Amino acid sequence: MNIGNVSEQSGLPAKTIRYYEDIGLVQPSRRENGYRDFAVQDLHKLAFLGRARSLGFGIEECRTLLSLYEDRERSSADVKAIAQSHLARVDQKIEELQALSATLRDLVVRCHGDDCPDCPIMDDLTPSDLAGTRKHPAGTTL
Amino acid sequence: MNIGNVSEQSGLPAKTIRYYEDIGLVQPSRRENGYRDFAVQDLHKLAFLGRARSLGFGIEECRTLLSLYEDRERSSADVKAIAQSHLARVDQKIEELQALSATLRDLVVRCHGDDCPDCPIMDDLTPSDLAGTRKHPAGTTL
DNA sequence: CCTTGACCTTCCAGTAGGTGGAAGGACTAT
DNA sequence: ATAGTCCTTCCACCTACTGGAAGGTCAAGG
Repeated sequence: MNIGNVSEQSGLPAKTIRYYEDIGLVQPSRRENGYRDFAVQDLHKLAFLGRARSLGFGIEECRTLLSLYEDRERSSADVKAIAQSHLARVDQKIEELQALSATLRDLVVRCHGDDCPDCPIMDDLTPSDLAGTRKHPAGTTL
Repeated sequence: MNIGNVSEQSGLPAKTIRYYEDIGLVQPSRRENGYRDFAVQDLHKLAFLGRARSLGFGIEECRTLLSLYEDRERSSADVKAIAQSHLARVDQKIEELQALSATLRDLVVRCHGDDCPDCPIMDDLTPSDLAGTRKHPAGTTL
């Protein structure tokens, strides 16, 4: 199977598929003309990778998941551990962004948004006293 | 003022300050020995940038904010517009991550996490029918 | 005067995960 | 023969830095 075909079937851009070969996630064989020749198993791997990436797993996690995917003796505990740690990272990121959102929302609400230069957003960004008491006490920012 | 001093006062690593000079966010003068010589205004700019970056504004947004910071004739509406569009992006990202979190949480909860290879997480990742009906209908993933 | 150590300089490379584009070979249809 | 599409490799670019090497500068101590 040619790369264009695999790209269409897996939903991954051909560029991405070549990149995945580059970093060793798939090893398609080559025809005499130099074209990559993908087996059905390669297609499955690539679709698997596409789904795993869409769930936000990193490339190295995908590599591990892929080896578990091909391991009939795997324990689901190994898979679950990876997913759990990924989930924890996602939730951590959500919390950070929510704190950010709250700060930004407050600033935006308080800003009149008119022709005057007075602006609470700018006031927040403006350094007031670099050596003394902080405007933003420790722990406010993430 | 030397870069080490500015780094300490602004809280930004010296590397980052040099980088900001590279991309034109600050233009410190040079001494005869080649050392950068930062004015107090440069220090203020850098502290401003540090705070803006900690609020998640991108470098190009920071560049615009910095020009507004130095513009006494600015209208707060311009500042607000930038903050609002940034806030919208943050909130968009939060929604994506929340959808992701929900999916992952569901998979993690349903996975026994034992020595058996049976695993709902793997089932989700495993491509079932590449040409036919999708396991994950359009719109499920972000 | 010399050395040590802290500080400064530039430049190159790498991070994550690709994406865009150029230059050129291969295949298919007319 | 040629046009058009597909394939190949390679190099550069994206964000926003960060690490490290090689080397110049400065202040203090012996």
